[in-house]
Amino acid sequence: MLVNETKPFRELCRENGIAVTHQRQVLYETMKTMHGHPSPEEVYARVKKKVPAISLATVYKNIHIFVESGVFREVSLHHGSVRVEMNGEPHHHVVCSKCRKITDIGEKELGLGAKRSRLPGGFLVERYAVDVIGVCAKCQKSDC
Amino acid sequence: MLVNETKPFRELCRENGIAVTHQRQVLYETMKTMHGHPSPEEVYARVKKKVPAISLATVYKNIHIFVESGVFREVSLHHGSVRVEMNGEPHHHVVCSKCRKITDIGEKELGLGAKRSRLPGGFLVERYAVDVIGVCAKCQKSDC
DNA sequence: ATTTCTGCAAAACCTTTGCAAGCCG
DNA sequence: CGGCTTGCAAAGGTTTTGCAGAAAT
Repeated sequence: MLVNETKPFRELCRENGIAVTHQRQVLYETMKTMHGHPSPEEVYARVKKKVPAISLATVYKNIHIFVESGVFREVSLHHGSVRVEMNGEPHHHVVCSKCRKITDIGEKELGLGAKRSRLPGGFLVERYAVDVIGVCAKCQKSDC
Repeated sequence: MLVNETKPFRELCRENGIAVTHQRQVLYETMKTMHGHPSPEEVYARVKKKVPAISLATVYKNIHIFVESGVFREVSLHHGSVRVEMNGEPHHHVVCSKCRKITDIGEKELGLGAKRSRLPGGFLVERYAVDVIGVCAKCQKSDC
């Protein structure tokens, strides 16, 4: 195997203007093999098997870089703390991916299709929480 | 005013088997007047104006009780830590409201209606994050 | 009289940050 | 070299917990 198997990662780093470090690469390769919705701790545990000296801080820093670069994505945008819903009307949310502000939007405006009360596998549906993710008008103008 | 204005809250407590305490009541009334998606700290700051001696722990404990009772709802189910998405295919999520497990579901299975790339107000839509919230088959059988 | 609840303080998490040493380009 | 990155340790923010005293039923 003399072929440079790391080429895609090197390109990816070049495109995003970040250095190709050993930790970064192993982290990337490891994450690519994972499934589901791992937490930073879970990623850390996995990477540690290959790079025992890696630190959790490095994992966090690189996950951020990957998410910012669009290489990976957060399952849902988190807001630092729990948020309580004050709007009693049926509605969904519009969330800015830059400033993370949450704004309500009526059900009708979203025009969702048919809803099912049960999913294959027996999952009992209580409600649909739809987050429309994008950039709010304010953030389109400024750098937030 | 001799009318018992607190009756609805007393009933609500009776229905949920919780005691009617002064802190609980003021917390409830205060939250009812709030808008948007406040954090526990924001709720705490508001309630403190009426009950200066209240503790943040009490606010947390009661928000949990309210959410469990269905009096208030979380904007989105949080999972303790950030979760990274490993599924590259377009999909949404099914989230159990009891165990909070996240499962992927394909776009087609959800049958979403027409999508817009812009919302009134200039919000630029990047993607729709749909969480189907309910109880998974496992949790319907056990108490988790 | 019990049971539940509160406030406090400490602990438990999760995540970020500062910085010196090391690696990359 | 010069800048970015790492690892460590400390700090920061959020949430939970244990417990004694107080309040509710």
